[in-house]
Amino acid sequence: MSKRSTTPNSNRLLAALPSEEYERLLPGLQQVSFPLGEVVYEFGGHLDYVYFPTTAIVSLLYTMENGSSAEMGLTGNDGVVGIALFMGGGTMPNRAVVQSAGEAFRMKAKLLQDEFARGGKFQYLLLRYTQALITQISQTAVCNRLHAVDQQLCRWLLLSHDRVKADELIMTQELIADMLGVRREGVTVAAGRLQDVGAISYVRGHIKILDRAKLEEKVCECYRVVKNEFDRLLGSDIAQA
Amino acid sequence: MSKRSTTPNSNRLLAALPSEEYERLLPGLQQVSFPLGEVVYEFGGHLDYVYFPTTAIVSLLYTMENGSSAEMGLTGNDGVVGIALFMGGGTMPNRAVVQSAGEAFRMKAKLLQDEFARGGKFQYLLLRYTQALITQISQTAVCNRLHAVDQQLCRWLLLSHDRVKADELIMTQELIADMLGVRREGVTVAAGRLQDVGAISYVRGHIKILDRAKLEEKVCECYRVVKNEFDRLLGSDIAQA
DNA sequence: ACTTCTATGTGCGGTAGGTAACTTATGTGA
DNA sequence: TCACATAAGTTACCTACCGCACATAGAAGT
Repeated sequence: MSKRSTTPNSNRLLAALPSEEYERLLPGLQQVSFPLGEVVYEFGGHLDYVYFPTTAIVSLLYTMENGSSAEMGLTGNDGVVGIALFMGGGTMPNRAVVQSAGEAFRMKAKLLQDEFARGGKFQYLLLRYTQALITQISQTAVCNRLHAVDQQLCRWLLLSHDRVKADELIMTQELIADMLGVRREGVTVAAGRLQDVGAISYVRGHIKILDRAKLEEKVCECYRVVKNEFDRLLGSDIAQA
Repeated sequence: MSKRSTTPNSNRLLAALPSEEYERLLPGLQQVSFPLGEVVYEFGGHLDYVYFPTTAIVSLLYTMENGSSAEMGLTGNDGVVGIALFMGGGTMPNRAVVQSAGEAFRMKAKLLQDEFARGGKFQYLLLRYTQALITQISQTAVCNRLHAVDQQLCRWLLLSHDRVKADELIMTQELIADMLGVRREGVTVAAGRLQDVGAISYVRGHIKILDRAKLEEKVCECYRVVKNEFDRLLGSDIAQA
């Protein structure tokens, strides 16, 4: 996992900033490498920085007292990790874990908060992203209640695929099970079915998306609701608003 | 359901405003009565007002294409309905339905946005509430995945009880089933068990909380996580921050 | 009182997913 | 190349919840 160099504008929030704000923030951004499994913050843990992923993907998940866990949302180069720093709470009652190794840019909490308080485009973008994240979490809630594991696996694969350039995900079934909040065996059979129809292939922690269309065909409506909301809130039009 | 008069400071967000801001907003607030079942906003629907409940409770829920539905969160006098208006998206991909009849104060979207843009205590409170709501939705997501209906019913009863003065909830099992995203029969048996141990009693849409301690004993950790986060973010200390 | 809703109770087969115990592959490093 | 760890596959059984059908019981109007 070599430290490939990325630029801050690989993150869509930073890229959408007017040049004046972008230039002002640039000196306050440092690139960091996130290895797989790194914990960005713990349950209730203090944060010194917010992180704008470029190639990394970070999962937000909750771990129960008995050790079982489930994901509520995930952030890639379309967002920011550490919303509690500008929402005012400082900490969140969940964990953020790197789900796909890669790069991110970090910004000191103080700088973030000062810039947020200016009320400019930066604040606008951060709040819109937060609303999109709320939709993602909400849809996870209803999907968890009403849909089958097969569909949720499709949703999860598509959400991850959207946030990774490549068609290959480095991810074991064990980890996916933790994200979806099901047993590893449940993932094995669901993934087996997807492999049988040629949608994906996988070996020992390497999942290849072979036929995205097949996944989109099988996935529940939840995926599209979230996708539409992200496009609406953070699509190409965010530049002019 | 007679229109009982309440004052804006029965809503905890409004009550926490410094007197200067409170006085400034007061002329822009009108009391409205919410009957049970009233739809505050529809999926993707435009909002002219935000609503600060005083005695009403509003559920946020999503309805699937096939008609099944599930709740992601609920708002009482501790919050505000219509966060999309200050988060920037304007609309949300869910519905808001009155779950318990009562009063609320509404504020024009424009006034809300202008006041929010000032960046004062009002903005501070709205963002903190939004973060608490995110926790509520997140915990609903993991609870839906990992816990049994019995526990979720306890959680739901406690969350509602916290937001209503009385020990009686006007609520049929059918409606509770829609909220929890389960069958009505599932609620019947779960509620029956709670009645057997003397925690609640109910007849035809009238649920009495007889022994709150029993509910708290049976409920999963999710309830307390949400409660702690609301207390932390919106507790008595919000006055001095 | 009688009908007619609406809310609740109950039983039964079906099924998705949980629990558990075990096997089979595919790395990886001594 | 052999040992060992990790990833994935398999099987058998169990339980919670669903879907459906139907029974009962308050409430509300005539």
